Amino acid sequence: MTVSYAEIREASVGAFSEGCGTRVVLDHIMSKWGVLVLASLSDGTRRWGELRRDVGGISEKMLATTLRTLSADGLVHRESFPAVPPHVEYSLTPLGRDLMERMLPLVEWVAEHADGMLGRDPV
Amino acid sequence: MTVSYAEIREASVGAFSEGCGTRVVLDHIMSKWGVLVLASLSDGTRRWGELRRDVGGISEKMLATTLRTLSADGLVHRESFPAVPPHVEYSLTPLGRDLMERMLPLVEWVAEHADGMLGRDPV
DNA sequence: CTGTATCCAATTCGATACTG
DNA sequence: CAGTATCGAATTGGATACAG
Repeated sequence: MTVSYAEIREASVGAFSEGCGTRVVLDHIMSKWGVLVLASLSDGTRRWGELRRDVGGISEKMLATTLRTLSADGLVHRESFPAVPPHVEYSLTPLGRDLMERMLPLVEWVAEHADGMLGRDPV
Repeated sequence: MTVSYAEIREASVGAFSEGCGTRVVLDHIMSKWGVLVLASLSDGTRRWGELRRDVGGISEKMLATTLRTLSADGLVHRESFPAVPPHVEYSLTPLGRDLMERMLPLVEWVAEHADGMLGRDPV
């Protein structure tokens, strides 16, 4: 393991305490829908309707909430083109791309191992 | 970016659909408490009470639930030593250590960037 | 097309009390 | 020490309707 959890905690003093910034951001990006929206955007710019289809099962409410949160965190960029009908594009910011570089390997690992790990007895 | 989301989806057909194994496991390990429990265990074996203190703010109920889930997924190993008073140790399985190798870089990145990202306006 | 507003159901979660 | 059981509060989440 390259970096230990203890070293991470030491490096950023005060992190991981209740309600700290690190925990808040972790909750945003590791949330049920946050991961999937970020993953979808990591493939490129998406419109609202495309995201809605691409992230199967998400409701309009949760898509709106998730996009607002990730936007406020500076991970997602929203660009609206004045036109009728409206045209809005979502994409990752540089910060968001930096994040996904760390997150995609994890998602890949889960996709590879998930089916073997469910429903079996504790080791 | 080493691997694209599209490539991951292609490699594991059927993943990321509603209720699929990948999504279920993602929910377990990316959950509010799952991440913190796994991170704590990545530093080494912990007893129940140690986890309770180390993961500040977790209730007994959520600690129990989280440990059972991660255990059933084969990520956490539970070993109880017959003694009075009881002595139980939790640790990562090889699978769990493999997972944390991918997750810790992400956690480290968040700890480093979190404080700069909160409460600011959308980009 | 791109959302917002509202209501209601389901789930999560925490506090407390209690057991082996 | 290491949990389980139970209850109620709080949050999340989905369906629907509607607005710009």
